[in-house]
Amino acid sequence: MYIRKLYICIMSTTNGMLKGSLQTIILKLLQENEKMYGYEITQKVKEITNGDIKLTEGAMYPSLHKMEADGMLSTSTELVDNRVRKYYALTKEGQKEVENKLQEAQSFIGNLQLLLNIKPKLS
Amino acid sequence: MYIRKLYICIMSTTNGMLKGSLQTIILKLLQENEKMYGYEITQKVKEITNGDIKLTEGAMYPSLHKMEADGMLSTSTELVDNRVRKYYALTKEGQKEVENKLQEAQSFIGNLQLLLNIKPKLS
DNA sequence: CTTATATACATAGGAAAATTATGTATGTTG
DNA sequence: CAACATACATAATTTTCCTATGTATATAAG
Repeated sequence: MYIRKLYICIMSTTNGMLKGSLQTIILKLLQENEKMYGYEITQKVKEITNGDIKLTEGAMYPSLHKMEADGMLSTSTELVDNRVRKYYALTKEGQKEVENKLQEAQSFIGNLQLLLNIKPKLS
Repeated sequence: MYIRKLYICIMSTTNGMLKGSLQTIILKLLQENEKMYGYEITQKVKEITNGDIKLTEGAMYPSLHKMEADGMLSTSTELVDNRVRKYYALTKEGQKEVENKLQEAQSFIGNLQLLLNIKPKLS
């Protein structure tokens, strides 16, 4: 008996939580880039954060699917180098949602900075 | 049959997610205040954030219990006005944890600001 | 030719964190 | 005595994410 192929999967597992901001991050990238596909998003996030944040596929793809189901994203597929790419783009509803999410995120960050004393309280 | 007391509970439910930073917030307050009790913490958070963030008890108490079980907090009870107060204070392990959590939070906020373009990228 | 790595998608199972919704009880104010 | 603030607690559920898989092609290294 032969073992023709032995797949060994070693995950880097350096992940440190997205804290509820995954949707906001994806939506913001799509606001700036018109259309993106999943793998591209993971690379962009890695690039911008200097490798600090690695989107796991298990987190990102379900999130994309959900936002599509919720009417915030639309999709189109292309075949590149014999590989399928699924592009995501903001719908009109999605464009409104980005603004809401961004405001919410800013408010949250501001409050967090106050609470953690990272930024000095004015008072 | 009498109904002696009818309790109607109306929650404000204006809550907008703590996004995984509840522990950090509590630990930071305890770093600054030596010892605090649950209700006091909710009031302090409300005060600092101008009412933006309201800690729900259902989130806070289990969080306090967990951190105590994990050895980060110690407790002592006092009786004030016939009401029990349960004070929480940082253990030595807790004091170390605050620093870790604060650094983690700063890194997270920084990355989020980069990704959401709230703070301009230097590059 | 075979292995490793990068590209590219997807889903199932489970853990963690927070919300919602309760429950108990006392003190104060109108 | 009703309403509100003070003060604790927990059960049930939902959301969100991570871990661990699975499939498949292209390319570079050995």
